Amino acid sequence: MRTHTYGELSAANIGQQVRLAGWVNRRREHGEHLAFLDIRDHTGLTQCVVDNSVDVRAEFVVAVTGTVTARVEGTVNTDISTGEIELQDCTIEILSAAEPPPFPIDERADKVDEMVRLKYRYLDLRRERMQRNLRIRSKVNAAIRAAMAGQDFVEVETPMLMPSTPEGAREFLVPSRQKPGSFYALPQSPQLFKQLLMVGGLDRYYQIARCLRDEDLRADRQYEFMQLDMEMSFVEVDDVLSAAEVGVLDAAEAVTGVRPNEVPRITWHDAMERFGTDKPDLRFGMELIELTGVFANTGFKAFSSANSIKGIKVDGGALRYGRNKLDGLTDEAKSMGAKGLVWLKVVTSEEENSQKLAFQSPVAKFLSEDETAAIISAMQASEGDLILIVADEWTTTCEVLGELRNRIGRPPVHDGPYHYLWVVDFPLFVGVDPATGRPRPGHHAFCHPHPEDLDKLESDPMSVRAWAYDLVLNGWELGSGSIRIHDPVLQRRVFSLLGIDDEEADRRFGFFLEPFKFGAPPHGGFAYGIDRLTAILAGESNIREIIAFPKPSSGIDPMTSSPSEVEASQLDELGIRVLPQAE
RNA sequence: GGUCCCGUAGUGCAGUCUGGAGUGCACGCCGCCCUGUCAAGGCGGAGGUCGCGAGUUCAAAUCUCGUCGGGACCGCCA
Repeated sequence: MRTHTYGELSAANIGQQVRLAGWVNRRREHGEHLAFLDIRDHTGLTQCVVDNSVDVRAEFVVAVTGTVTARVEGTVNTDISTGEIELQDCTIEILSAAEPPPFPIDERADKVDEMVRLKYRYLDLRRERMQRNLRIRSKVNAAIRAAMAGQDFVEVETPMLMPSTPEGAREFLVPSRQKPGSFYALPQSPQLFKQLLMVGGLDRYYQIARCLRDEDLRADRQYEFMQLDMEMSFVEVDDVLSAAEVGVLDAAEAVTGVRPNEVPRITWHDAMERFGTDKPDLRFGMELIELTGVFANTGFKAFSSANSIKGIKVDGGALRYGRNKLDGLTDEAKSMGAKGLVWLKVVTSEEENSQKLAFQSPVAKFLSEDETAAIISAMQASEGDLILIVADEWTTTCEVLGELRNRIGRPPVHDGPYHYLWVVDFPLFVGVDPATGRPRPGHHAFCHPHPEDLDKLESDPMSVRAWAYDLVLNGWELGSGSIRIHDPVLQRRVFSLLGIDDEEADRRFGFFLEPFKFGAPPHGGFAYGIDRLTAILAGESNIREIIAFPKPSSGIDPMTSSPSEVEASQLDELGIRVLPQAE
């Protein structure tokens, strides 16, 4: 049907008779016997010179037979790769007529209401941006597959229909026809199956797996998303991180042409101390500075009662942050659980002939001269800086300042440079279940405690680290994983801490635990979100832009109108009755 | 469930604060003109439930209340 694509033609083809096929991009009329047609395919576009009687307009699908000709002097277009040539003596064959599209098929559609783009996604996909994004995605997938296969990982598909496990994310349920009243669940992840593959002796498993979670949608979350899911036997943490890194870095190199440096590692505790979050964005500084010692003997009540005091410094922020903005930050801090937010503007002292720095702040009068000097020294502050201090429980202090740091300093996620980061040694338990009074697992109940902390499991469970780790890119969590418990005795100890006795464990996790009685290898794994990785590599801040057919945050697809009602007979067959909607 | 922002021709916008007739602007569309453009150009034309509903007013795109839709974020996402 075609001898060439539109983007590949150049002066080297001059004189050749070619046949091309594609969409009419634009038509320029110049009188009765001359018109220019820019015709486009996914590779680019070429100008065709035709008689004005040719009856086509934008988005018609045509086949063109013509002769590649050098453009006459003065008409070369240096803006496009095919600008030196054009097709003369064209015969246009209409393959499909087209109505005018609802929005322009070019970069102007970037500004079109996203619902309109999604309703006509097949038109949106014709645009260079979307073509590029989907091809980047394909490269990412290919690079990851090659990286995994190259490390002797075995690609195995796991079921989409699996038992419901109420822990974790809300599941999509699928009613059973053969067993009315019973349901499958769509996988939140292949977690259970990949561990059973290890028991099954696969040694190294991977899958580009579709995962489904019925939680509210966000810029970085869809109901359906793709994970590179992997699991390895006879490994320790380093083995998993090294193996996982290869795919991520290969994908990055395939897209950007630059191989990222080795991924640095930071412990969860250090991440919280320095950045106030378990997914630090390393593209900017503004690290949390420890100030607790400065106020050991303070008379300022807000600080004397707190066991963790930290601050961040906004360079030159004193002028940019007026009372309104500071009140906004204070409200933000309070909404996150802080008792308050202390702000200090660094100014030159008002004392005559003094070069000393001082604070302009509602609380300045509560701070001693020594404390003022110590803060300025610790924060390395200079005139015009803004200092924000939170004094609270350690977790609150870190989290609040981490959020303020992001809010004030964080660039859009896709702005370079890329900073990959492993966060390791997550706590085994995070917080307490208010219903049971028991610790809650930080990752999941099958996560292996750090061996050095095993003796504290019962005596001080909240201080126990886990063999769990996250991969972070520019402040986005790309993925997480852990070494799993393969020893039933240790598993029972962890369950016991969670308040799960043998009977309950058997009831909730029986089909998953029984295999471990038959000889489970030590194993661990990891999974990372391919949508998020692709979005950042493609320079997009929303994963919808790198998904062919995404859903808006309502979950309602404007193109297909799903979800939709079904025939009563379908419900009958499944034994399902729909309740009337509550008013 | 919550906070903030948005909704005006097919598309993108101005107008909304400070109420006064939708001749509003650009692109697109239709017709005519035009032999070297490349977001071609010129002339003309069609195209509107100002998201929807109530209220205030002599008068509402504009003010008020409600509602629907969309976006970002919080909750949620082991």
